[in-house]
Amino acid sequence: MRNFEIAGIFLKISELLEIKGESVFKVRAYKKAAESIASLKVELKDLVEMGYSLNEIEGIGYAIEGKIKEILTTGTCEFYERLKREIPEGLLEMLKIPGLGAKKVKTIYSELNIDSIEELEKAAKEKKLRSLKGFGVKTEQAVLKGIFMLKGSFGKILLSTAQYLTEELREFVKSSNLNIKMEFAGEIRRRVELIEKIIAIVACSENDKKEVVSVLLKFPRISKIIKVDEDKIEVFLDLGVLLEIRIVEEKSFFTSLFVNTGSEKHLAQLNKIAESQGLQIAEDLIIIKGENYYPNSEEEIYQKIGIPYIIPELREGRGEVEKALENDLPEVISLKDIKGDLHMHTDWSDGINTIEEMAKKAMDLGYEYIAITDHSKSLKIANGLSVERLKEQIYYIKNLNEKFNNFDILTGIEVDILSDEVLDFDDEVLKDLDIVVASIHTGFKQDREKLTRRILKAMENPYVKIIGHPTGRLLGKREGYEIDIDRIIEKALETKTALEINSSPDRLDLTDVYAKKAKEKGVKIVINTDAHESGALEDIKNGIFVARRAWLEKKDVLNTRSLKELLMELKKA
DNA sequence: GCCGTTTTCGGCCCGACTGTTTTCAGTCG
Repeated sequence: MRNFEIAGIFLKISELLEIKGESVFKVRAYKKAAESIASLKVELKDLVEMGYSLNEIEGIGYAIEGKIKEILTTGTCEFYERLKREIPEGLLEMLKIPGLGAKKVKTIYSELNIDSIEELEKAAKEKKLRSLKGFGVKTEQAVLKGIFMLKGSFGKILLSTAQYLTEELREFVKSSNLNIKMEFAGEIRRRVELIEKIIAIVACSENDKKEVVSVLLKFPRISKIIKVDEDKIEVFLDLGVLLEIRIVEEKSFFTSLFVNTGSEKHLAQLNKIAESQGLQIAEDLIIIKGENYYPNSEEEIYQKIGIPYIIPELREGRGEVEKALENDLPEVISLKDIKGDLHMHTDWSDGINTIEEMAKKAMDLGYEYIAITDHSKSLKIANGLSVERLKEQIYYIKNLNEKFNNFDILTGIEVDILSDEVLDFDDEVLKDLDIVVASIHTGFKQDREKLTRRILKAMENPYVKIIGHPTGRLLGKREGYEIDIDRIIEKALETKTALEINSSPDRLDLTDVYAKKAKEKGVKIVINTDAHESGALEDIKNGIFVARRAWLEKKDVLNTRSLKELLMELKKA
């Protein structure tokens, strides 16, 4: 069992204990253990095998170490199983609804005997929740809204999780010595933010098909088989997503890859052009003027259709076909273009690693610079920096910089945009920093006008260079706050403030659609990770995916510049 | 349940906001 799965069990234990009404400290201890395990760089399995004591790990004591060992040998632990028997698991689903915490979920369960989202939705529609003590009309509406959001992401997983599964499937294929060619198509190849179905295209000889199917069905992640025949496997995986494997002959590989990658709209547009050229494109066969045609690459297919090759991330039917016809496709940004990261946290606030460790990791990634942007003073839970500590940090970083050649650490802050439109630090403090990222962390529920005004006001500040995670969404967990993105884009342009694409896997904020809009208006973008530990600096790839889907080119993104150019192009105070 | 001692038990990030109340519990970051 992998760390993230073990962490998942401890997180569930902490939630079950919370619903049960256990001590908040015990609840917190399990949650902390889960977080600690999730951020480990080494697999617990290996540590145990090598005989290391797990007590060394922060947040793991005698009791939890025992449970980890039990989980590693049996796949679960008795304590967890007992809790699950005691408390229906449906209650954990209900916890995901914003506004419902452990206490309210418990009330719903004990008063109305409701233990599933479906029953809860029914009760809310029948206006039964508002009569419960501590509930009212607004809570009832919030529940319905939350369920609506949950349903939108039901059966979908984060792109990063889906990619993890594809890696596992690749490893499985490799270890099974299957002689096949495999590539992933569909949403995952287009880098869609939430994945409903993982599609794999597998090519093998006609004779091997039977054997290939029987081996693939042994992939340990399969939790339910939906449909199997010689050409297609459809299964449900244990992390909550569909996997479809299409098995084709070698010669049909690229046709199948092509047909299964583009969105419906993209393919429909291409088909229309193809037909006019005398091409018929079917599931795994292309016919040109009555003759079968088997391409050796996708590029060849586009060539036959008569337009330039379109990369998977653009195949959404958002105007890319028209641009291709005009030979005016964007030359989208790629990972190697990034020269630095301008939003990250350290152990000075709520990050795990030291400034030096973050810098070292950044150098390993080949960066030329980073900005340290810990939280500002009001964010107490994140150990936000006081003015004094910030000054101390600035002094510390300036000294540290003298040790480096060809690498710079910029001083900075992620300053809170407080509920009353005021920034958490005065200009007197901000003026001494290289990078000021302004973000909203509180008062999400204010109305659209108020939230928009908070961001607009922040952009008017001469020292604010970047707006961090502009919509505040958490994929599958929380809708973004209500903002008028058009006015924000307009103001960003006017004040020369950059908008962030936050690469954290569950944020991806700005979204591809908004980032494209911003680019079209000429607003500059920065792609940051918001890393809270050094390993998370690698999340930058997620932001690059978003940027590519948003048609961003190198020139649209400021942290592709050298430090000198970056400082020149960033808004000047 | 973890941690760190003042070594065996007491403390454990904290404050704002919201929707309920009619003075505050619950949720959230």
